[in-house]
Amino acid sequence: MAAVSIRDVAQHAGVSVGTVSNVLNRPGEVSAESVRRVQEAIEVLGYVRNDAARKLRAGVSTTVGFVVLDGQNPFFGDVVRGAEDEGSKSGIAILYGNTDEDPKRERMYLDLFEEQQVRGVLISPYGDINPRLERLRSRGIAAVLVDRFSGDGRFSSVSVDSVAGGRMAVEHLIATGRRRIAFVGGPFEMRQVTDRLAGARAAAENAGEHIDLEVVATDALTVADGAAAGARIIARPRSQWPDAIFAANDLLALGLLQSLIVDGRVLVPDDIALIGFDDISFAAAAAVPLSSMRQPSRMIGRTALRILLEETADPELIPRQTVFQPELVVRASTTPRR
Amino acid sequence: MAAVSIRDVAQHAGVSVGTVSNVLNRPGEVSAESVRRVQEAIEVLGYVRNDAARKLRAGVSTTVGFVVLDGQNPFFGDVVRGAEDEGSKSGIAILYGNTDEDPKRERMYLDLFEEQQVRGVLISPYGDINPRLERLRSRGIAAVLVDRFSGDGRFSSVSVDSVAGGRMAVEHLIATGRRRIAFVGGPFEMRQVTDRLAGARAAAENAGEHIDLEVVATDALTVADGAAAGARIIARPRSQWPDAIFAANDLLALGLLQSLIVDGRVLVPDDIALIGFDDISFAAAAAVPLSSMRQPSRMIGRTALRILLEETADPELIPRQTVFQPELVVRASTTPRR
DNA sequence: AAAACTTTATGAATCGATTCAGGCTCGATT
DNA sequence: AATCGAGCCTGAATCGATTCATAAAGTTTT
Repeated sequence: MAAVSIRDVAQHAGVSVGTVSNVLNRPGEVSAESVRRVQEAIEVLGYVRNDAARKLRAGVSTTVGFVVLDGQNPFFGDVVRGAEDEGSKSGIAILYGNTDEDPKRERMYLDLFEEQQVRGVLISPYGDINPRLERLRSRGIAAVLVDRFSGDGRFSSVSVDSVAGGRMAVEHLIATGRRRIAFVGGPFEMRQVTDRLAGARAAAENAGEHIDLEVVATDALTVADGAAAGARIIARPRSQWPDAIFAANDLLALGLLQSLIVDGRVLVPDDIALIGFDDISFAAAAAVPLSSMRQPSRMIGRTALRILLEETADPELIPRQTVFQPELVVRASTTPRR
Repeated sequence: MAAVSIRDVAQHAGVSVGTVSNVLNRPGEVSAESVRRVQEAIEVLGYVRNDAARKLRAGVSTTVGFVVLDGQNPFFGDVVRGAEDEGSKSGIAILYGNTDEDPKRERMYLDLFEEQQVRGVLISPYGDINPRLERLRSRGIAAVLVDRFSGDGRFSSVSVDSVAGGRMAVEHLIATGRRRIAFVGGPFEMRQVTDRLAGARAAAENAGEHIDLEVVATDALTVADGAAAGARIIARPRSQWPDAIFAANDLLALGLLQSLIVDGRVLVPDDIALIGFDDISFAAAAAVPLSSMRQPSRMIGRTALRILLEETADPELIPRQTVFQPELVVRASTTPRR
């Protein structure tokens, strides 16, 4: 109803629309007097810039799309928070999409973001979406991969060295005397999962003695899947239990923990040690405080958004891979009280 | 570069731009032949609708803003997820803003959403933002309050009966034999906090015998604040400990739990029973599985978005308050093993 | 005092989709 | 045969901010 446009502001201030636009976008080029009168008019009329018109004409967007793999995972909550912080510095808002590891949803959100002509896209991809991202790029929409190394270097990425993390986790288990280790994780379409497993394998092979490394596959990285995997493991005869479990993320680990210690069937870490990945804030508060590989989640989000903005400012920039090192956080779940 | 517009599609299909627009928006009014040719042209040229132009001319937006109080809290993650699910049915995307209980950020996001001319706003408000929301409404942007009852009925809301929840929680504590109860929560600007406390008070007063109900204030509803409050409590002489704690949400409760049981100083629930609010998915996996008041978080999000869309479709609708009942979930933190 | 710049302001053209008054065809009705 | 209406289609006008060629006013240089 109100519908105050730049024209109304111009009239009220007694200047042209061009001048109002200049006050809004390059106040330096306008006389102090004009700036004052325009600002007063904006105040009086309650003018709010119409972003659609602005975007249409100027082709600049103030939103960035973020496609997240698993919104239930506090890890991604932290990453989004980091991106949001960085974005709010420059008036960038985040269009949020949660795929829950579903390629259809992934595509849907990328389509949506393309129509919206977002400034760029942050994405923790599930499948292989390079072709989709190439297409976005050809329309001037940059993309930065989050929590996923861009192997072919076609896009910038911000991630943690999952292979190193997997290695460090299993080295820690071996160093604390474990020899029969189970890797719990899946699906194996997820690069994060295969990388962490690869690191685990490397650690097992370089141990200098024989290490059993078995793989227990899950359908997804959720608490429920972790609990199911745990139930499967302890259903075996006790002699075939692993003496340590490396879970591909903390949600799995927390689910595993729950199903292992229920009824006191299994002592953690005495019977089975347990380590997760991500170090979400609930890991420390778990039934048995959970050892984990910490990712600098908030920093990942901040950095990803910063790189995205840099790239949209200068499309000539060469994609760069930012890799943080994960950090081993040792808690009770891998350190038997003696 | 590509920049395929509706004009290019029209040309390729040998029809006018009006017809292309009709195919896009009301295919029923166009001959089958035209529909076919236009769709083929769209396919061939890789046309993607320009949402900015559409929004400018038609005044309809495909985004909804969601201002969340605490993005770190998995409860809100679930609520957002519910809204997202409901939105994706009708091609609505969510612009996400996290205020972290900061009124400045709250205002910033509402400004941003106003510029964006979002279809509507879902908000779990911190302070009193009715004036801001009234203003948005006067510009045709509807708002629905989430996790907060709209006392004056000026806006629709979707929430859980926090007073009843507080009452049920404390009734449960009393029924299990507790008499010296501490309510831990804050800040008291948050309606959720004062409501839960009011419910707790009601339960204490109606107990039929004397119940001590003390209030331990916190700065925010976080794990860290919970841990700090716990430390303060057990720093007292043991005789002045409460025998039960009702925490205003699960994050506080998990923090409390951590600081209480560290070094085995306090037995939970034997020395102090503990109940939280929200029943986030990590409550069940806590060191001592946490009793809590469950909120139907995902349903809250779905419902809020549905109501918002209904209201934007028909602005004459009278605001309605949807209140779900919380559900007591009893776990080990309030049930002493005998 | 004229020429050459600077600084500042103007307002029409533009971005791309939607809308709508008007036009064309063709069969049905009178 | 004339009139009417249904069904489709057309294309100019429109939404509101930005941009840019042009101009006016003021300042410095020669």
